[in-house]
Amino acid sequence: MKVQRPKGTVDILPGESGSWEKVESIARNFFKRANYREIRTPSFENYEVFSRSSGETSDVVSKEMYDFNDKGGRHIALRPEGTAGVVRAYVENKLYGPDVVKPFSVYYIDNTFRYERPQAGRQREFHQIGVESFGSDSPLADVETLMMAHDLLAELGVKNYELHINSLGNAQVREAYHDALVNYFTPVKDQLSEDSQRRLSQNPLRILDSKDERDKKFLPNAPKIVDYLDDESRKSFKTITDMLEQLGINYVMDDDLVRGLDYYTGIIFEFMVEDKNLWESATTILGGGRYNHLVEEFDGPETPAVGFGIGEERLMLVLKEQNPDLFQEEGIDFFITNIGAGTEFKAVEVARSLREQGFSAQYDVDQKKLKQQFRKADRVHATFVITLGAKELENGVLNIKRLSDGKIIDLSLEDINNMQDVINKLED
RNA sequence: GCGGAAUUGGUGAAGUGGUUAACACACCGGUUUGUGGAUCCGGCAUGCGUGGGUUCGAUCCCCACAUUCCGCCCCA
Repeated sequence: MKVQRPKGTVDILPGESGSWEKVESIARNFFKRANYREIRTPSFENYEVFSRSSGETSDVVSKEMYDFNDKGGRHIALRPEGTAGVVRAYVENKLYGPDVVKPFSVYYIDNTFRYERPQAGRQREFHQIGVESFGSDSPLADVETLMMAHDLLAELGVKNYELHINSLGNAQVREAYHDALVNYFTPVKDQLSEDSQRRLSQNPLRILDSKDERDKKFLPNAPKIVDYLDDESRKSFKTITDMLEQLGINYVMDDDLVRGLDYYTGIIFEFMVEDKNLWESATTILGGGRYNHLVEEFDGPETPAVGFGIGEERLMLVLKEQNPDLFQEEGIDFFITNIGAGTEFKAVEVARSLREQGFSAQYDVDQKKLKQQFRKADRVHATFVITLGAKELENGVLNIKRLSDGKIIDLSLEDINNMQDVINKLED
């Protein structure tokens, strides 16, 4: 049978999985220091969990959802984003209860699915690293989220990104602004691009970031969301941006920034990276915002919340260019070669002992010629080679060689039990 | 979902309507089964994405499909 992976999926092979491990462990460690704990939710949910939260007319729901009916006739969807499932779990497990410390803050590293045409940095199965924090409407919670996003990218080694922020305000603001946009664009509808004519009825906000020249000429005079913000949103937004400045976090006010999901209220933001080697135009690697009504939408109590998600594949593409250290192949500490009758089992024992001492060690299960064993040691980037020869072993002697410069010293069998001392001796 | 390009071994690739598909790297074996990264010698695609068709004959022409990449839509 000829086999092939499904379109839009990738195998992360051992040559690369180490880099993923490093990135994820940096993230986990980072979240731990901020006291965000991990949450793991199902890869699939009932279809409505996503359709209701993201919005029926959003692209994610209307054309990118990976959904199917299971054998019990349930309408299931693979998660297209991380937030909805976490909110569902928050409500279902009554994490809003008084015995849970607020804010309730979690992170996740999950696979995620969208049915789309694949491109570089866009797959049908991909991974998101995200955080969500429930229970606080304070601007400090927004700042916390933004600061974490910024500092995590910095710690990972992402360099040339730009933080774009905007505020969508509460539901009434969005509605008023929505109407203002419709009123503004409807008289000139015939002059808009086909895409924007469609957007006008489905999601007029999206017209704002159109790349079509026919639409662009109407944008400068289009209504601005800031003019529709209520006092409270305005004040909160100001507090947030003031703090960002004091924290030394650069940002760009972006009136045209709209996010693809309907559930956002208040601040929204994206970290965009521009790199001509990777993408024609600036690409978002991290996006997020405040969503104060999603918990209610799932029949939970009124609970403000804020979070962000990082596209891990895109992050990896950027890091490969900007922090190549993360992608260096790691070798092993010891390779044990052996030659002569009765030495092969000793090699097994020595490897076991070294591993117990915390070193990485390998021996040649194929028992090739000594020369081949050395070649293999090179290929696995061993730092040291220990050689067990039949003649020497009779006298309890063996030797160790440092591959970088060929330095060799003799050891006794007992030295194996304390290799750190041997290494120190070699370094002298 | 729409438009475009690509698809030859483990990798980078050359190539032609007709007997053995170039070259390079990598890999494997040998070069005194006891010490690697060098040299030299040898091996390494019955096969040119998959399935059809045209032809005496196709990797090379035609069609369909698949996958990848690029742009659009949208997004991570």
